[in-house]
Amino acid sequence: MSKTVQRLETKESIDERTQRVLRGIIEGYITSNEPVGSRSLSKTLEMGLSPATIRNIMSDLSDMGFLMQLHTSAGRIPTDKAYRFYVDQVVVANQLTRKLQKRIQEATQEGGMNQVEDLLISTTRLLAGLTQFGCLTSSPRVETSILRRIEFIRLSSQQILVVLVTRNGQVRNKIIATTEDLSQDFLNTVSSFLNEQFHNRSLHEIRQQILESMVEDKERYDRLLAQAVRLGKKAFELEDAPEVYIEGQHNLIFSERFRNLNSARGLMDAFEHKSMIMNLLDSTVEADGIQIYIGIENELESLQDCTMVKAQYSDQNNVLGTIGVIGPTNMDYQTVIPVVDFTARILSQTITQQSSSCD
Amino acid sequence: MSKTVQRLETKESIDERTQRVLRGIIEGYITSNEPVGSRSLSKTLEMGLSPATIRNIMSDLSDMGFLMQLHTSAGRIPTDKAYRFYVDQVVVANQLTRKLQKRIQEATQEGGMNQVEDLLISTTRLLAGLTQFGCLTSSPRVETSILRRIEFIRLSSQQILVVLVTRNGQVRNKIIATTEDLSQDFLNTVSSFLNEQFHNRSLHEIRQQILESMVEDKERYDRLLAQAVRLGKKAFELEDAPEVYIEGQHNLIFSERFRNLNSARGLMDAFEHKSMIMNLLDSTVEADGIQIYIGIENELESLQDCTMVKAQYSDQNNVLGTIGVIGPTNMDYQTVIPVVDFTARILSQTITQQSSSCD
DNA sequence: ATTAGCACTATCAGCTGATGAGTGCTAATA
DNA sequence: TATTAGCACTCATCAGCTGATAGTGCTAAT
Repeated sequence: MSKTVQRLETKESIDERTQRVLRGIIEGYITSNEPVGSRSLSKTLEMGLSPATIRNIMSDLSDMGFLMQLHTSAGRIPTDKAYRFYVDQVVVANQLTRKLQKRIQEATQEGGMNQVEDLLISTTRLLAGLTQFGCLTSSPRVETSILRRIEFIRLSSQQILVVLVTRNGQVRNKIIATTEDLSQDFLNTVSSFLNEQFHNRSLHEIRQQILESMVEDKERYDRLLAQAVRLGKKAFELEDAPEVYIEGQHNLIFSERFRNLNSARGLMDAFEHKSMIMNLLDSTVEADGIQIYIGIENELESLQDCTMVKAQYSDQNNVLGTIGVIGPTNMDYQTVIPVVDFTARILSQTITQQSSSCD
Repeated sequence: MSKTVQRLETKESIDERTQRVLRGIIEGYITSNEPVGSRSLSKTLEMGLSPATIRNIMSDLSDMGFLMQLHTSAGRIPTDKAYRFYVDQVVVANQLTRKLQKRIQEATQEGGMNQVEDLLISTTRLLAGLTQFGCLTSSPRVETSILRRIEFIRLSSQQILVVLVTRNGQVRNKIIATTEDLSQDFLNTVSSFLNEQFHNRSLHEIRQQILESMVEDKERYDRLLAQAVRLGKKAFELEDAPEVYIEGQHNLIFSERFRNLNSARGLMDAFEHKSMIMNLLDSTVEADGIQIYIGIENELESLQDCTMVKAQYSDQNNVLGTIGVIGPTNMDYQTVIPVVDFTARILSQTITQQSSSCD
């Protein structure tokens, strides 16, 4: 658990030819998933370099920490540092094929998606399918969502259903218990009071304000107001349920690219604890754009054989959540990165449309 | 896909001593997960039989189809037929330890469970934890649930939120689109009309009746009624979302008892298709009590190396759904069966309490 | 600076024989 | 007649050996 490692740096300047060799090794390993040796590389590179020369360069790269061998007399494989170099220097804004773009767009615009949750689930599944990796998505934090509507429905003399709709279309239900028997008429009055009072405020704000109201001199309130505040308090005491959608776990487990099942097991265990995953997704360092954590750059130990590629999605005002994939460090960055990026953009776009379609 | 196999029969009458040997082999294999040979069995059985005698008996049992060998010169392992015999003849209503009983009861009675879904999820998780197998639960079919309350909430000029509460405490939300702008007052009238009309009827019935109303002479309706029927139709057109909760998948994958990863892979694939699982759970042959499908008794091919133990849960009137575990055929039936049984009972009990607590 | 050549090394597949657990059969036994 | 001891046999597994292969590092020649 070294919190110091945040991002591998590449200070050394490497000359052009060496870079091309390194790149060749990385891409070779990405496509074949086999250690690459000097002879085969000499052929594929087509730079007119003999295997011996390649070996010398490889030796240098090993010294610099870009390559390693699983054992002597095996080919070399890239280190995390090499992938970092690759991602930073080589993979620049590759364009997605039109075909893929269309596929993503269509999948997110399928009918019946008016509930944000459905949209998130299907997007997560889509990304898992496209990349063949595990895919995680964190749902918008209810905390920071904007209230669009709150309603109380009397179920019985002791039970009231609270329905809470946020601006971006999330609907939360909660059944709360009451000691007093409250009529539906009364509840309607309370609802409309709260709606008027708190329309377009974030749930966080609202909760704060309610708490403040309660410490104020209670005598100033009439019975209605007091009840309203009391009900409101209960209603907004939402469990901070960290919703995370996970799809494609089996991709991780049965992936050929994971040499050791142990790390897969660790991942599965991690997936059981959704709050852990939540932290993973939402601990965001840089503001926007795509974020990539390669191998040991991941804080979570069981992730240190993996690469996580994630991007935030948002509506017109705020960042709402994160969507990301987890795969082997030798994933095909050239396509995975733009796929995640594009998916997040489309997701943002769709949600923005939805939340602006209200009055 | 032989739909003929429903349940393995044991017509032959086996004499007492042979039964004891068979039982010894089954239990030996269950505890050790190793083929059991004549010599070790001779010791553990303590019946004063020599290995040679045991071998003769084993040979007979093999002929009868109760035992098989993975290869010559390995011990014998029970066939599905043997487990069927074991479950039918030997495992009779074993009592759960008080300790386990308490643990199950406590887990289902944890606070904050007023929503049925939470209860189901936590029960599923509990059972997966207790048995260390995969656990599946189907949620009550909305189809057959009894309507407790329906409410419309105006979100915008084109969007209305439908909130639907069933008698057993399930809450469903659905956002429907409208062409006309309907006021909240109007929606309230519609709600109360529908509530009055359809209180305590099953959603299925209601839908039927609404459809009938629509084909009747429309002239007889005033505008309100027509709107009400139209909204009602949309509201009750719930996607037949088969909710299934799955927990403990990783138990299956990493289980030592699964010799071949392939079957685990098949299972994972099956789990991806929730509707498949739904059928699996709800295709019920016998009325009540616990049901056990051993190996090839399972229709689903990828399940044919597994045993599924499932039981239905219900409220005071109707069967609501099924809860079950999937594990290796050589699971410890003596404890798994009563655990599933007891859990289903407790689940029924808890839900019954909840749904009877309304007016 | 590059490369050809050579010695070295680790892995892998295939073969070997030894070991051990377990069986089936038969003849002796109670 | 049912049981058992004894024996030959089978098969899976394992350690040890083999040669082939694919890779490296180093050095000397170009």
